[in-house]
Amino acid sequence: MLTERRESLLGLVVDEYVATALPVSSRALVARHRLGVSPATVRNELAKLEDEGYITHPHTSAGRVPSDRGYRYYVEVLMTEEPLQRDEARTIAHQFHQAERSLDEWLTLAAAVLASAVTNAVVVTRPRSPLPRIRNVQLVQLRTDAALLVAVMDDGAVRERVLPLSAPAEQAALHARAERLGEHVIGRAAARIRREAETIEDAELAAAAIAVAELAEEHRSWQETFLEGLPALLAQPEFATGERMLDAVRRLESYEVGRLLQVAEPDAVGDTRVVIGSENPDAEMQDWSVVVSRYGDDDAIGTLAVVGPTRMHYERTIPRVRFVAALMGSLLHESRA
Amino acid sequence: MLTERRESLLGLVVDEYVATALPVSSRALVARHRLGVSPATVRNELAKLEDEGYITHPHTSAGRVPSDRGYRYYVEVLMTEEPLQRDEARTIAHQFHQAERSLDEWLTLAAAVLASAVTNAVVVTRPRSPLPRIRNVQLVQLRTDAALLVAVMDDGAVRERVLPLSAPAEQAALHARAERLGEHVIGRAAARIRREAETIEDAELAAAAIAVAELAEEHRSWQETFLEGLPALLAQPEFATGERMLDAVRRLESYEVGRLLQVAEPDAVGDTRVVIGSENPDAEMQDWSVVVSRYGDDDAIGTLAVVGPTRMHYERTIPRVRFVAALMGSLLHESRA
DNA sequence: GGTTAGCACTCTCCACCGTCGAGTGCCAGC
DNA sequence: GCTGGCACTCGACGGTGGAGAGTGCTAACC
Repeated sequence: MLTERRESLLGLVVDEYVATALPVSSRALVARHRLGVSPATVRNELAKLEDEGYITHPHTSAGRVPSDRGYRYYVEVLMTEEPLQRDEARTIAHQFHQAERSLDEWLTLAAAVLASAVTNAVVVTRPRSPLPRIRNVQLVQLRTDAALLVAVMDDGAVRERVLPLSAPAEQAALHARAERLGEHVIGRAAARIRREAETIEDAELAAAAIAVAELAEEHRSWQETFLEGLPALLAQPEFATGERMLDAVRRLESYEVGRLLQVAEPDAVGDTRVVIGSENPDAEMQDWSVVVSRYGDDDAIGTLAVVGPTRMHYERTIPRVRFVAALMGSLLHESRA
Repeated sequence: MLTERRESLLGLVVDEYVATALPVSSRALVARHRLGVSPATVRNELAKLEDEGYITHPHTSAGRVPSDRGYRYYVEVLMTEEPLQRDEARTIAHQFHQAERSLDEWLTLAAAVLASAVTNAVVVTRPRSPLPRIRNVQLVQLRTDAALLVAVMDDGAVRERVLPLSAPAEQAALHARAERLGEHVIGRAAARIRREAETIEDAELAAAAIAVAELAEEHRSWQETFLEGLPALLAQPEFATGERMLDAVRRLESYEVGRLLQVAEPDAVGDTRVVIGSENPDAEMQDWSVVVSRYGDDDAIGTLAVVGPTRMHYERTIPRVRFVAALMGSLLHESRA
């Protein structure tokens, strides 16, 4: 248990370090915050905080730096979230409406907007259902020997594939065929469709059903995440040297926020979690913090995350992630309503 | 006009500098290539080459570095392209087949494969027609009060949009409506559809036609380019300091190869062009080279480009860009054939 | 007991300096 | 035209030393 004074000092150390990226000295704390005590006293307190693991020391004659534990305490107990100003919220909402209708554009836009609001990188995944069911299928005439199979999933995804035709067919015939296909696939998920396809006698229809199943499974294989705000992140002092920066780029290229959510308890949509440094199960992410949120509804859930150094402005970041996630959720809902 | 010996020396300087990123000294040239003359002689020749602008000098006591003009001469006259080894070609072709059917996945995969083959960044744009015409439209039932409008363009793009319905409609009725809509839009480009829409009496049909026109125009607004190979690029010695690296990231985030193609004469598909340093009209790209190619066919043309420092392995890069562009073209054709 | 001034100690940062080595450019001689 | 020799220039490197920033400790004070 921390004394009140130590708590408040820890808070000041975090605030100061987050703002400046420089180790915080006892003198600086006294000078900037009229604490009513001398630097020596502050030093004693900081030493205790260090004993208890909340802060560290890069080297003897350096100031204090928060440890992961210190940040955790800060996030859990000390911090008061900094709400969005009315015009900040308005600006973000406004930028969202710049998007055209494409889902991917929305996603990258959302990521970019959030990234610039928190000056860190943002990773976002497409909203999807764990086991999407087919909502509708249609066949569109393409040429005489091929049609386009279009499948609409219940998570809103629309996927298509060219389907060869054994014999030329008019659009009307294709429509009828899609109708029959629908009887076998609508309302079902991929696995069930595959099973059912085996019972279909018409070989061409069975092939189409298999194709639908494949479309339903497609999202797994294909890259689902968008990354934005790389320059904002890399401009931070922790990546000042070429070596560290290159490292950061490599790491982010392959980072999957999805894993984070699996490691922890599945959260309710709207909940926002913070993973600080060594709390991250990924060994390569020990210097990073991630603020994750889910967005969407029952049909489709996506992930939105800010990624940056542990020295992160949690007070600002957390409410902004929450805000954007909520905004995305409602826009997503609206677009499908 | 360069003497034969100067030419060959220029070639050696380029090769050496490209390989090592270190200014090339007269002694190194003699030591490594049994030139039959002494370093002093080479120095005289290099001085002449410098007078004529083919190479430069970072400072008095440094070796020689090719200038943009030197690279240009090298690319135009000196270099012999390094053809792909059989197994290299096979590996690349094989990697291509890893892709699922999604076009975007193909594109990023192609970019990544090429990037790793030439250890530089690669930018690729979606194939598209300058003025796509509608090949087919279809309406898919979504809910009772909304249908999904699916439009297939002649460049292979499939775009969809949710269309509100004034009154509930069965799939059969939607099919009939799509048929009528098709009479107004198939084979036409956006502008013509807009004009024609004004003459349609049925307001709901007219609205649908407008929506089709908007879909046809959609590609302009939404980001069309994919970037891969960033880490490979940034690992190059020219970006060793954090400052330069950050600069490079910022620059690439916003770089549009498309502009390059507009500046120069429009090339035939399959042609590969090289833009070296100051030849680039973009003032911020004076230290970069770009090897661009187009791929596709009459229906849809895309751009594929390697981007890197002027110190680029042109001998390897150019044939590899050409190869991948050709491969993409044929796969694209195949997928729509 | 908590607080404080004072001071020794540690460590980083930076500027300075001299040396070394790598290259060139030029000249005189072959 | 080629070459060896040599003076000259410049960057890279390593060591040194001082300045500055901080801490930790101790002894005194309230």
